[in-house]
Parts: sequence; C-alpha cells; structure tokens
Amino acid sequence: MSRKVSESTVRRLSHYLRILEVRIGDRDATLSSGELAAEAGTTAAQVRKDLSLFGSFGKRGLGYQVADLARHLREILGLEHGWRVALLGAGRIGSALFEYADLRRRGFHIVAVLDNDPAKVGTPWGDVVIRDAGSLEEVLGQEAVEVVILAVPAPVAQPLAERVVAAGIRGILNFAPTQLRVPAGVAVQDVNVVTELEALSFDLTHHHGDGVR
Amino acid sequence: MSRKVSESTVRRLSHYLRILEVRIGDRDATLSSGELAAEAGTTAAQVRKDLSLFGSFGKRGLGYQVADLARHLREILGLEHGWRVALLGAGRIGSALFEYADLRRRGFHIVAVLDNDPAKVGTPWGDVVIRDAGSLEEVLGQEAVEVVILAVPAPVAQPLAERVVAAGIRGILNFAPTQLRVPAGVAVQDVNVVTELEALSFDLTHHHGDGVR
DNA sequence: TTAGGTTTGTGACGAATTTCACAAGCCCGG
DNA sequence: CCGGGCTTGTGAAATTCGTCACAAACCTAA
Repeated sequence: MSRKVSESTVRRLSHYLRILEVRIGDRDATLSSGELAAEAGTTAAQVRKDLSLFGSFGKRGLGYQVADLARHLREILGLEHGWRVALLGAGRIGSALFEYADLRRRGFHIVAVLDNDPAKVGTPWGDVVIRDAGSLEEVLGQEAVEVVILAVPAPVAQPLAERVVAAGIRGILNFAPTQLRVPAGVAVQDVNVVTELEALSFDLTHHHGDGVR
Repeated sequence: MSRKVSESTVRRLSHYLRILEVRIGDRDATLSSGELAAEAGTTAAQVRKDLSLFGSFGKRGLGYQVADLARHLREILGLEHGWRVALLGAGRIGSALFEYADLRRRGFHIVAVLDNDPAKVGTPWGDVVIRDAGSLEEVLGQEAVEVVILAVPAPVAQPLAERVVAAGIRGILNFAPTQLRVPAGVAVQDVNVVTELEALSFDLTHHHGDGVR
C-alpha cells in the first residue's frame, strides 16, 4: 500500500470524510459517487479514482454505505490512531486552535501547551497547564507527543523546529510564515493566511471569477 | 495578460515574494533563480517558468534584482491595490487575524469587524468598533469593502456568504469547514486546519517522509 | 430465475504541469 | 573591444493528474 498519492487526493479524501460525517446520522444510508462529488465540488469519476487508490469500498448499482466509507477514510488518513499533539506558542493563534473543538473531535488531542513568556507559564488552559518552552524536550517525551503545532513568531520557528525534530517528532503543522528546513523523513504542512489572501487578490485582479464550488 | 495560471503557480509567487521581502534590505542585491528556488524549496526551472508567465524580470548572466522583482510580484498578485477587508466573526479566529500584523503589512486592511453577539457589538478593537451582523450590507457599502473574511461557525457560513455576495463582494476567505456555494465570478479560498492536520496524519501513517523543504 | 436499471472500478485517453536542455544575452576582466 | 563564464527565457519531452467510457456487478421486481 505504498503507491504514490498526490497531495490533492489526500485533501479531497479529507473533504469527503467531512461530508460523510455530516450525514452519518442516517445509519445505513448510501451515497453515490455522483452525490458525494456534487457536495465536494468535484466529479464522480474523480471521487471513484481517489477511492480506488486504496481499495473497493462501494457496491455496484448501489453506491457507498456512509458509515462504512467514513470508517475506511478515517483509517486511510490515519485518524483511528488518535494523535497526541503539542501546541507550541500560546498566543492568539495558539489560543484559537486550543479552543477549536473540531481538532479533538477529529482525533487530534492537544496534550501539552508551551510558551516562552514567563507570564503565561503556569496558567491553566482547560485540562493542561502552559509549560516553559525550555522544558520542550522533557514535555514531548513525558507526554509521548507525536505531532507539533508551531504557532510562534517567524524568527523563533526554525530553531524550535530543529529542537522538535531532534526530539524525534516527525510531523509539524507550521503557522509561521517561514520555510522550515527539516531533514528527510519529517513531514511539514504549512498554514499561511497571507498566501491565501494573496491568491484571492490575484483572482480578483485578473478576473479569474471562480465558478460555483 | 489573461493566460491561465494555475493555483500552484500563484501560491509559489506568493512564496517567492515573502522570500524576497526578507532580503529587501540589500538595496541592489541580485538573486538567481537557483538561489530563490533553494529558499523556496523548488527548482530553478520552476521559478523561471512561473515568472515567464508574466514577463521577463531578470538579466541573463546576472539574475533578478531583489527590489525590482518584489515590485513586479506585488503587482502581479494585485497587492499594490491595498484591499479593504471586512472581518465577519469576532471570535477566537477573528481576534487572532485582527492582531496579525502581517495582513496590514501586506496590504490587507481590516476596515470593519462584525459579529452577531450583542455582548461584543460596540466593543472597540483597535481603530474599529465591532458592529452588529444585522447591519452587514450597510457596513460593506459604507466602508467600500472588497474582500470578506468569514470566521464564523459552520452553520452560519453559507447564509452569510449569500448576503455578502448579494452585497457585491467578489472575494471570500473562508475559515468555516463548509463547502460554500457561490455564483460564478466570486472567488473563494478556504483555510481548513483540520484538513492540513489530516494530510500530516496521512503522511505519517504512510511513511511518506517528506524531505527537505 | 431472469431482465432492467444503476453504479462502481478501471484502462485508455487527454489535459495540465513540471523537468530538461540549450540558444540568446549580459557582465567583467583583460 | 572581445572572449569567457554565468544565467535567463523557452520550446520540447516527460511526468503527473483528471476525464471518459464501458464492462462487470449488484439490487429489485416480477
């Protein structure tokens, strides 16, 4: 199961899952690739192609069973696992993320929050207490952290990332507007609001009106 | 200048610009496509291809002049313009965005904040006052808003988007985990942290270790 | 049991994007 | 003023990604 799967396919799988979970109330409801495609803003063929990379989850003539396909998608995306996440940076972004209930709901558990501001260290956030960035390695080990969210100012991001990687973490969600240098084997995903806005700006200035999505 | 430019190209252009702006101190420094590519995590050919879609900005044998190329990129992305932005939703995400100085620095000016919580309406945020969501159309007009940031709960997003579009807005940055339906001619960019984390989760479970970026 | 109406899974095709390779152009030193 | 050493800009090749079209499969109804 080590085929090459494109970034876009993974993004779509996540999207399919979100749609399925809305409908998961209807226990044994089924959904055709066409219906799923319509909701996701893509085509039926695309949906089937994406899924076919991982197996056959539907029944010909009938479609996909909602709960069943959702379970498969969660497994494909590695969500059954339940990830232990550390949040680095207790500023505005960190705070927003911490409050964002969907993360936990989707299996990403924030088990530690760190910051380098002495005024914040010791403050309880929900069921965790903000700890000092100095004890990073210790906390990552104690809490068996697997994924780190970097929500710190740009200049701090690279050195922090290096410590995180040295501590054995192999997945980083990066909110700092910096190109992180990490060794092979470490996965990085960037979230950059400015880039998204600039893409919007480009579309608007060039009248690439988008179409229904 | 109405060629078809891919989403990925636009994203890379934004990335190039961010790199250039770090180096803009050195007034007449030059940069080769290779150096820019190394910093951006792509290839020299890719950089040149991206730029060539819009013109010839370099000098053979020498490279690109930093300040000059940055200016061209800002123009291509439509950033000279200075966009007037309204923030819909004064929750955690809205607050984080409002504080995020890079937005203004890059030419996105938040000229209005709205929320439907009576407890928040009237509160001053910096130089603006939170206004009631009911007066959306009025505010968008008064403030000559061109782009809207949707930072509201998922169930509210679609109806709000419809009002926004009806009011003549053609660009939406959407933080709600919902597939917005908008008419052709309206550009939407989605920001979805859960999807990013799920992509990370996929990479980790399938050992698609990433490589240096 | 069989026929009819659907929908999947997938090979083949086509489009789009990235990589390759090189001629053209520019600077600098002598 | 001229030649050598780089680097751009860009057609062409290669690769990746999305679309099409259809046989195989399944359910239902009679």
